[in-house]
Amino acid sequence: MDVRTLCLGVLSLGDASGYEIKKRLEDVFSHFYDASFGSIYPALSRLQTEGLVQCEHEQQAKRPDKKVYSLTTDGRLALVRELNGQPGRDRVRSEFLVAMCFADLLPAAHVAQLIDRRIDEHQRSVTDLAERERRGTPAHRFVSGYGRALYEAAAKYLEENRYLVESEALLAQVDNDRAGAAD
Amino acid sequence: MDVRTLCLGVLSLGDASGYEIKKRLEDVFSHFYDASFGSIYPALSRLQTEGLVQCEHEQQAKRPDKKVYSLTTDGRLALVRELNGQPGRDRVRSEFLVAMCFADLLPAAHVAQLIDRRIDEHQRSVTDLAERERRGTPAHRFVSGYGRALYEAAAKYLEENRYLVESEALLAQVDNDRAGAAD
DNA sequence: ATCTCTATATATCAGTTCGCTATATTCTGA
DNA sequence: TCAGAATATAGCGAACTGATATATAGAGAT
Repeated sequence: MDVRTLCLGVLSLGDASGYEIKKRLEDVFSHFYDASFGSIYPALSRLQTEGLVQCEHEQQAKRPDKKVYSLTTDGRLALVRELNGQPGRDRVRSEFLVAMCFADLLPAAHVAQLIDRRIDEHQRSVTDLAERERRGTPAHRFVSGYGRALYEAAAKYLEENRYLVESEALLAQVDNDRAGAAD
Repeated sequence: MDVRTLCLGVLSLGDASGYEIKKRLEDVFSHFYDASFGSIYPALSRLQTEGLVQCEHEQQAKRPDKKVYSLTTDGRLALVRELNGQPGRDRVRSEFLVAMCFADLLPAAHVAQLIDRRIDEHQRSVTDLAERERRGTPAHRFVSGYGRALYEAAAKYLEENRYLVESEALLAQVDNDRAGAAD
Protein backbone atom coordinates (compact mmCIF):
# COMPACT_ATOMS: atom_id res chain seq x y z
CA MET A 1 0.00 0.00 0.00
CA ASP A 2 1.31 3.43 -0.91
CA VAL A 3 0.11 7.01 -1.00
CA ARG A 4 -1.76 6.31 -4.24
CA THR A 5 -3.98 3.72 -2.55
CA LEU A 6 -4.46 6.07 0.38
CA CYS A 7 -5.68 8.79 -2.00
CA LEU A 8 -8.13 6.35 -3.56
CA GLY A 9 -9.37 5.55 -0.05
CA VAL A 10 -9.95 9.18 0.88
CA LEU A 11 -11.64 9.84 -2.46
CA SER A 12 -13.98 6.87 -1.86
CA LEU A 13 -15.40 8.95 1.01
CA GLY A 14 -16.01 11.94 -1.27
CA ASP A 15 -14.45 14.08 -4.01
CA ALA A 16 -11.55 16.24 -2.96
CA SER A 17 -8.56 18.27 -4.10
CA GLY A 18 -5.01 17.36 -3.17
CA TYR A 19 -5.08 19.94 -0.43
CA GLU A 20 -8.35 18.60 0.97
CA ILE A 21 -7.04 15.02 0.84
CA LYS A 22 -4.15 16.11 3.05
CA LYS A 23 -6.56 17.75 5.53
CA ARG A 24 -8.77 14.66 5.66
CA LEU A 25 -5.75 12.44 6.22
CA GLU A 26 -4.85 14.61 9.19
CA ASP A 27 -8.39 14.29 10.50
CA VAL A 28 -8.92 10.58 10.07
CA PHE A 29 -5.56 8.87 9.58
CA SER A 30 -3.09 10.95 11.52
CA HIS A 31 -1.61 8.90 14.37
CA PHE A 32 -1.19 5.96 12.00
CA TYR A 33 -0.43 7.25 8.52
CA ASP A 34 1.11 10.45 7.20
CA ALA A 35 1.49 11.75 3.68
CA SER A 36 3.05 15.00 2.53
CA PHE A 37 2.04 17.25 -0.36
CA GLY A 38 5.21 16.11 -2.03
CA SER A 39 3.78 12.61 -2.29
CA ILE A 40 0.08 13.40 -2.70
CA TYR A 41 0.28 15.67 -5.77
CA PRO A 42 2.43 13.32 -7.86
CA ALA A 43 0.24 10.39 -6.71
CA LEU A 44 -2.89 12.13 -8.00
CA SER A 45 -1.24 12.95 -11.34
CA ARG A 46 -0.28 9.36 -11.82
CA LEU A 47 -3.69 8.04 -10.75
CA GLN A 48 -5.21 10.33 -13.37
CA THR A 49 -2.97 9.07 -16.19
CA GLU A 50 -3.83 5.52 -15.09
CA GLY A 51 -7.53 6.37 -15.31
CA LEU A 52 -8.24 5.60 -11.63
CA VAL A 53 -9.37 9.14 -10.83
CA GLN A 54 -10.98 11.98 -12.78
CA CYS A 55 -10.20 15.66 -12.35
CA GLU A 56 -12.33 18.80 -12.66
CA HIS A 57 -10.94 22.30 -12.43
CA GLU A 58 -12.88 24.52 -10.09
CA GLN A 59 -12.33 28.27 -10.17
CA GLN A 60 -12.60 30.06 -6.88
CA ALA A 61 -12.98 33.75 -6.13
CA LYS A 62 -10.19 35.00 -3.85
CA ARG A 63 -8.59 31.55 -3.65
CA PRO A 64 -6.27 29.63 -5.98
CA ASP A 65 -8.02 27.31 -8.39
CA LYS A 66 -8.76 23.79 -7.22
CA LYS A 67 -8.37 20.49 -9.00
CA VAL A 68 -11.18 18.39 -7.63
CA TYR A 69 -10.56 14.68 -8.05
CA SER A 70 -13.13 11.89 -8.02
CA LEU A 71 -12.88 8.10 -8.18
CA THR A 72 -13.60 6.31 -11.45
CA THR A 73 -15.11 2.81 -11.56
CA ASP A 74 -11.62 1.43 -12.24
CA GLY A 75 -10.32 3.40 -9.27
CA ARG A 76 -12.90 1.92 -6.93
CA LEU A 77 -12.04 -1.57 -8.17
CA ALA A 78 -8.32 -0.93 -7.68
CA LEU A 79 -8.97 0.25 -4.12
CA VAL A 80 -11.00 -2.83 -3.22
CA ARG A 81 -8.42 -5.13 -4.82
CA GLU A 82 -5.62 -3.49 -2.87
CA LEU A 83 -7.52 -3.61 0.44
CA ASN A 84 -8.30 -7.30 -0.11
CA GLY A 85 -4.61 -8.18 -0.07
CA GLN A 86 -2.58 -8.69 3.07
CA PRO A 87 -1.60 -5.37 4.64
CA GLY A 88 2.14 -4.79 5.08
CA ARG A 89 3.51 -4.87 8.59
CA ASP A 90 3.38 -1.75 10.74
CA ARG A 91 6.35 0.53 10.53
CA VAL A 92 7.24 2.55 13.60
CA ARG A 93 10.05 5.02 14.01
CA SER A 94 10.44 6.48 17.47
CA GLU A 95 13.40 8.75 18.10
CA PHE A 96 12.19 9.08 21.68
CA LEU A 97 12.72 5.38 22.36
CA VAL A 98 16.13 5.45 20.69
CA ALA A 99 17.08 8.30 23.02
CA MET A 100 15.80 6.30 26.01
CA CYS A 101 18.09 3.41 25.02
CA PHE A 102 21.03 5.74 25.54
CA ALA A 103 19.72 7.40 28.71
CA ASP A 104 23.09 6.83 30.39
CA LEU A 105 24.67 9.26 27.90
CA LEU A 106 22.22 12.04 28.81
CA PRO A 107 21.82 14.42 31.77
CA ALA A 108 19.19 13.05 34.15
CA ALA A 109 17.24 16.31 33.92
CA HIS A 110 17.01 15.97 30.14
CA VAL A 111 15.69 12.43 30.41
CA ALA A 112 13.08 13.53 32.93
CA GLN A 113 12.04 16.42 30.70
CA LEU A 114 11.69 14.16 27.66
CA ILE A 115 9.45 11.78 29.60
CA ASP A 116 7.35 14.62 31.03
CA ARG A 117 6.74 16.00 27.54
CA ARG A 118 6.01 12.59 26.16
CA ILE A 119 3.35 11.92 28.80
CA ASP A 120 1.81 15.33 28.04
CA GLU A 121 1.74 14.59 24.31
CA HIS A 122 0.15 11.21 24.88
CA GLN A 123 -2.52 12.70 27.11
CA ARG A 124 -3.31 15.33 24.50
CA SER A 125 -3.57 12.57 21.89
CA VAL A 126 -5.97 10.67 24.16
CA THR A 127 -8.22 13.74 24.50
CA ASP A 128 -8.05 14.37 20.76
CA LEU A 129 -8.91 10.80 19.84
CA ALA A 130 -11.66 10.52 22.45
CA GLU A 131 -13.27 13.52 20.75
CA ARG A 132 -13.06 11.81 17.36
CA GLU A 133 -14.59 8.67 18.75
CA ARG A 134 -17.82 10.56 19.32
CA ARG A 135 -18.01 11.49 15.64
CA GLY A 136 -17.63 9.29 12.59
CA THR A 137 -18.65 5.82 11.50
CA PRO A 138 -18.14 2.71 13.66
CA ALA A 139 -15.02 1.91 11.61
CA HIS A 140 -13.57 5.34 12.36
CA ARG A 141 -14.50 4.97 16.03
CA PHE A 142 -12.69 1.65 15.97
CA VAL A 143 -9.40 3.06 14.69
CA SER A 144 -9.60 6.14 16.90
CA GLY A 145 -10.27 3.91 19.90
CA TYR A 146 -7.30 1.74 18.94
CA GLY A 147 -5.06 4.79 18.97
CA ARG A 148 -6.51 6.00 22.24
CA ALA A 149 -6.00 2.63 23.94
CA LEU A 150 -2.34 2.67 22.90
CA TYR A 151 -1.65 6.23 24.04
CA GLU A 152 -3.30 5.51 27.38
CA ALA A 153 -1.21 2.38 27.86
CA ALA A 154 1.94 4.27 26.88
CA ALA A 155 1.31 7.14 29.31
CA LYS A 156 0.57 4.70 32.12
CA TYR A 157 3.71 2.70 31.37
CA LEU A 158 5.86 5.82 31.36
CA GLU A 159 4.51 6.96 34.75
CA GLU A 160 5.10 3.57 36.32
CA ASN A 161 8.50 2.77 34.80
CA ARG A 162 10.28 6.05 34.25
CA TYR A 163 12.42 5.34 37.29
CA LEU A 164 14.22 2.66 35.24
CA VAL A 165 15.83 5.14 32.83
CA GLU A 166 15.94 8.07 35.20
CA SER A 167 18.03 6.14 37.71
CA GLU A 168 20.33 4.93 34.88
CA ALA A 169 20.93 8.52 33.79
CA LEU A 170 21.51 9.61 37.38
CA LEU A 171 23.99 6.81 38.10
CA ALA A 172 25.96 7.54 34.92
CA GLN A 173 26.01 11.23 35.82
CA VAL A 174 27.42 10.53 39.29
CA ASP A 175 30.11 8.33 37.69
CA ASN A 176 30.98 11.11 35.25
CA ASP A 177 31.15 13.73 37.98
CA ARG A 178 33.45 11.51 40.03
CA ALA A 179 35.70 10.97 37.00
CA GLY A 180 35.70 14.72 36.38
CA ALA A 181 36.64 15.47 40.03
CA ALA A 182 39.49 12.94 39.81
CA ASP A 183 41.15 14.88 36.93
CA MET B 1 17.91 11.68 13.85
CA ASP B 2 18.79 9.48 10.91
CA VAL B 3 20.42 6.14 10.25
CA ARG B 4 23.84 7.71 10.73
CA THR B 5 23.05 8.63 14.34
CA LEU B 6 21.57 5.20 14.89
CA CYS B 7 24.82 3.60 13.69
CA LEU B 8 26.78 5.78 16.10
CA GLY B 9 24.47 4.61 18.87
CA VAL B 10 24.94 0.93 18.11
CA LEU B 11 28.71 1.41 17.83
CA SER B 12 28.75 3.10 21.25
CA LEU B 13 27.76 -0.31 22.64
CA GLY B 14 30.67 -2.02 20.88
CA ASP B 15 32.55 -2.25 17.57
CA ALA B 16 30.67 -3.85 14.71
CA SER B 17 30.48 -4.34 10.96
CA GLY B 18 27.55 -3.08 8.89
CA TYR B 19 26.05 -6.54 8.93
CA GLU B 20 26.36 -6.82 12.70
CA ILE B 21 24.85 -3.38 13.18
CA LYS B 22 21.78 -4.56 11.31
CA LYS B 23 21.54 -7.67 13.53
CA ARG B 24 21.85 -5.63 16.71
CA LEU B 25 19.21 -3.21 15.50
CA GLU B 26 16.89 -6.16 15.02
CA ASP B 27 17.68 -7.37 18.53
CA VAL B 28 17.37 -4.12 20.42
CA PHE B 29 15.51 -1.58 18.30
CA SER B 30 13.14 -3.60 16.17
CA HIS B 31 9.53 -2.72 17.07
CA PHE B 32 10.45 0.96 17.05
CA TYR B 33 13.17 1.55 14.46
CA ASP B 34 14.19 -0.23 11.28
CA ALA B 35 17.11 0.31 8.97
CA SER B 36 17.99 -1.57 5.81
CA PHE B 37 21.43 -2.49 4.47
CA GLY B 38 20.75 0.00 1.72
CA SER B 39 20.84 2.80 4.30
CA ILE B 40 23.40 1.38 6.76
CA TYR B 41 26.31 0.83 4.37
CA PRO B 42 26.21 4.31 2.81
CA ALA B 43 25.75 5.79 6.31
CA LEU B 44 28.94 4.08 7.55
CA SER B 45 30.92 5.25 4.50
CA ARG B 46 29.86 8.81 5.12
CA LEU B 47 30.53 8.62 8.86
CA GLN B 48 34.03 7.44 8.01
CA THR B 49 34.74 10.32 5.63
CA GLU B 50 33.44 12.68 8.33
CA GLY B 51 35.84 11.13 10.84
CA LEU B 52 33.10 9.99 13.24
CA VAL B 53 33.98 6.30 12.89
CA GLN B 54 37.13 4.32 12.13
CA CYS B 55 37.29 1.17 10.06
CA GLU B 56 39.50 -1.90 10.26
CA HIS B 57 39.46 -4.67 7.70
CA GLU B 58 39.21 -8.11 9.24
CA GLN B 59 39.92 -11.13 7.09
CA GLN B 60 37.89 -14.19 7.87
CA ALA B 61 38.44 -17.78 6.85
CA LYS B 62 35.41 -19.21 5.05
CA ARG B 63 33.47 -15.93 5.29
CA PRO B 64 33.58 -12.70 3.31
CA ASP B 65 35.89 -10.08 4.79
CA LYS B 66 34.48 -7.76 7.39
CA LYS B 67 34.84 -4.03 7.81
CA VAL B 68 34.75 -3.53 11.56
CA TYR B 69 33.80 0.01 12.54
CA SER B 70 34.47 1.75 15.84
CA LEU B 71 33.50 5.15 17.25
CA THR B 72 36.05 7.95 17.30
CA THR B 73 36.08 10.64 20.01
CA ASP B 74 34.37 12.99 17.55
CA GLY B 75 31.81 10.30 16.84
CA ARG B 76 30.96 9.89 20.50
CA LEU B 77 30.59 13.66 20.86
CA ALA B 78 28.34 13.82 17.80
CA LEU B 79 26.14 11.06 19.25
CA VAL B 80 25.76 12.81 22.60
CA ARG B 81 25.06 16.16 20.90
CA GLU B 82 22.37 14.56 18.73
CA LEU B 83 20.74 12.73 21.66
CA ASN B 84 20.67 15.93 23.69
CA GLY B 85 18.41 17.62 21.14
CA GLN B 86 14.66 17.18 21.03
CA PRO B 87 13.72 13.86 19.42
CA GLY B 88 11.49 14.12 16.35
CA ARG B 89 7.90 12.99 16.69
CA ASP B 90 7.06 9.30 16.28
CA ARG B 91 6.17 8.18 12.82
CA VAL B 92 3.74 5.31 12.46
CA ARG B 93 2.49 3.71 9.30
CA SER B 94 -0.12 1.01 9.75
CA GLU B 95 -1.67 -0.48 6.64
CA PHE B 96 -3.80 -2.66 8.91
CA LEU B 97 -5.55 0.37 10.41
CA VAL B 98 -6.05 1.91 6.97
CA ALA B 99 -7.72 -1.34 5.88
CA MET B 100 -9.92 -1.26 9.00
CA CYS B 101 -11.10 2.24 8.05
CA PHE B 102 -12.54 0.75 4.88
CA ALA B 103 -13.95 -2.41 6.47
CA ASP B 104 -17.27 -1.80 4.72
CA LEU B 105 -15.54 -2.40 1.36
CA LEU B 106 -14.23 -5.82 2.46
CA PRO B 107 -15.76 -9.28 2.92
CA ALA B 108 -16.57 -9.80 6.61
CA ALA B 109 -14.52 -13.02 6.63
CA HIS B 110 -11.45 -11.11 5.43
CA VAL B 111 -11.85 -8.50 8.17
CA ALA B 112 -12.15 -11.23 10.78
CA GLN B 113 -9.06 -12.99 9.43
CA LEU B 114 -7.02 -9.79 9.47
CA ILE B 115 -7.95 -9.15 13.10
CA ASP B 116 -7.23 -12.77 14.10
CA ARG B 117 -3.76 -12.56 12.58
CA ARG B 118 -3.13 -9.20 14.11
CA ILE B 119 -3.96 -10.47 17.59
CA ASP B 120 -1.66 -13.46 17.00
CA GLU B 121 1.18 -11.20 15.89
CA HIS B 122 0.72 -8.94 18.89
CA GLN B 123 0.78 -11.89 21.26
CA ARG B 124 3.97 -13.18 19.67
CA SER B 125 5.50 -9.73 20.04
CA VAL B 126 4.51 -9.69 23.71
CA THR B 127 6.25 -13.04 24.31
CA ASP B 128 9.30 -11.89 22.37
CA LEU B 129 9.60 -8.63 24.27
CA ALA B 130 8.95 -10.24 27.65
CA GLU B 131 11.95 -12.48 26.93
CA ARG B 132 14.11 -9.46 26.14
CA GLU B 133 13.03 -7.73 29.32
CA ARG B 134 14.80 -10.44 31.31
CA ARG B 135 18.10 -9.67 29.57
CA GLY B 136 19.79 -6.31 28.98
CA THR B 137 20.31 -3.09 30.89
CA PRO B 138 17.54 -1.26 32.73
CA ALA B 139 17.29 1.13 29.77
CA HIS B 140 16.77 -1.79 27.38
CA ARG B 141 14.24 -3.33 29.76
CA PHE B 142 12.46 0.02 29.76
CA VAL B 143 12.06 0.19 25.98
CA SER B 144 11.16 -3.50 25.68
CA GLY B 145 8.58 -3.06 28.42
CA TYR B 146 7.18 -0.01 26.61
CA GLY B 147 6.69 -2.10 23.49
CA ARG B 148 5.16 -4.96 25.44
CA ALA B 149 2.68 -2.67 27.22
CA LEU B 150 1.54 -1.34 23.85
CA TYR B 151 1.14 -4.72 22.18
CA GLU B 152 -0.82 -6.00 25.17
CA ALA B 153 -3.12 -2.99 25.08
CA ALA B 154 -3.58 -3.39 21.33
CA ALA B 155 -4.46 -7.10 21.55
CA LYS B 156 -6.93 -6.43 24.37
CA TYR B 157 -8.53 -3.58 22.43
CA LEU B 158 -8.92 -5.72 19.32
CA GLU B 159 -10.61 -8.53 21.25
CA GLU B 160 -13.03 -6.16 22.93
CA ASN B 161 -13.88 -3.94 19.97
CA ARG B 162 -13.58 -6.07 16.87
CA TYR B 163 -17.36 -6.28 16.69
CA LEU B 164 -17.37 -2.60 15.61
CA VAL B 165 -15.69 -3.26 12.25
CA GLU B 166 -16.92 -6.81 11.81
CA SER B 167 -20.55 -5.73 12.02
CA GLU B 168 -19.84 -2.86 9.56
CA ALA B 169 -18.39 -5.32 7.06
CA LEU B 170 -21.30 -7.69 7.56
CA LEU B 171 -23.92 -4.97 7.09
CA ALA B 172 -22.26 -3.71 3.92
CA GLN B 173 -22.10 -7.27 2.62
CA VAL B 174 -25.81 -7.83 3.20
CA ASP B 175 -26.54 -4.58 1.35
CA ASN B 176 -24.36 -5.67 -1.56
CA ASP B 177 -25.98 -9.11 -1.74
CA ARG B 178 -29.43 -7.51 -1.78
CA ALA B 179 -28.34 -5.14 -4.58
CA GLY B 180 -26.93 -8.12 -6.48
CA ALA B 181 -30.17 -10.10 -6.05
CA ALA B 182 -32.18 -7.14 -7.35
CA ASP B 183 -30.34 -7.23 -10.71
C1' DA C 1 -0.80 51.15 10.09
C1' DT C 2 2.24 47.49 9.40
C1' DC C 3 3.78 43.11 9.85
C1' DT C 4 3.84 38.35 10.80
C1' DC C 5 1.39 34.18 10.98
C1' DT C 6 -1.99 31.07 9.33
C1' DA C 7 -4.93 29.25 5.74
C1' DT C 8 -5.91 28.03 0.93
C1' DA C 9 -3.87 25.82 -3.30
C1' DT C 10 -0.41 23.51 -6.43
C1' DA C 11 4.17 22.04 -7.68
C1' DT C 12 9.12 20.87 -7.66
C1' DC C 13 13.47 19.30 -5.80
C1' DA C 14 17.30 17.50 -2.92
C1' DG C 15 18.14 14.27 0.33
C1' DT C 16 16.76 9.79 2.84
C1' DT C 17 15.34 5.43 2.99
C1' DC C 18 13.41 0.84 1.37
C1' DG C 19 13.26 -3.31 -1.05
C1' DC C 20 15.35 -5.76 -4.46
C1' DT C 21 19.19 -7.57 -6.77
C1' DA C 22 24.04 -9.05 -7.52
C1' DT C 23 28.03 -11.58 -5.81
C1' DA C 24 30.36 -15.20 -3.23
C1' DT C 25 30.88 -18.88 0.28
C1' DT C 26 29.33 -22.24 3.90
C1' DC C 27 26.26 -24.73 6.66
C1' DT C 28 21.73 -27.04 7.55
C1' DG C 29 17.86 -29.70 6.79
C1' DA C 30 14.51 -32.04 3.51
C1' DT D 1 21.61 -33.61 -3.59
C1' DC D 2 19.65 -29.64 -3.57
C1' DA D 3 17.16 -25.67 -1.88
C1' DG D 4 17.37 -22.35 1.64
C1' DA D 5 19.40 -19.70 5.38
C1' DA D 6 23.36 -17.33 7.19
C1' DT D 7 27.45 -14.35 6.56
C1' DA D 8 29.16 -10.09 4.21
C1' DT D 9 29.22 -5.83 1.09
C1' DA D 10 27.34 -2.84 -2.44
C1' DG D 11 24.39 -0.53 -5.95
C1' DC D 12 19.97 0.96 -7.91
C1' DG D 13 15.16 2.37 -8.86
C1' DA D 14 11.17 3.85 -6.61
C1' DA D 15 8.94 6.11 -2.76
C1' DC D 16 8.59 9.57 0.54
C1' DT D 17 9.74 13.79 3.53
C1' DG D 18 10.63 18.39 4.35
C1' DA D 19 11.72 22.56 2.43
C1' DT D 20 10.99 25.91 -0.85
C1' DA D 21 8.55 28.70 -4.52
C1' DT D 22 4.41 31.17 -5.91
C1' DA D 23 0.16 33.74 -5.00
C1' DT D 24 -3.78 35.61 -2.30
C1' DA D 25 -6.40 36.82 1.93
C1' DG D 26 -7.75 37.13 6.59
C1' DA D 27 -6.49 37.36 11.72
C1' DG D 28 -4.03 39.03 15.36
C1' DA D 29 -0.05 41.50 17.41
C1' DT D 30 2.56 45.66 18.20
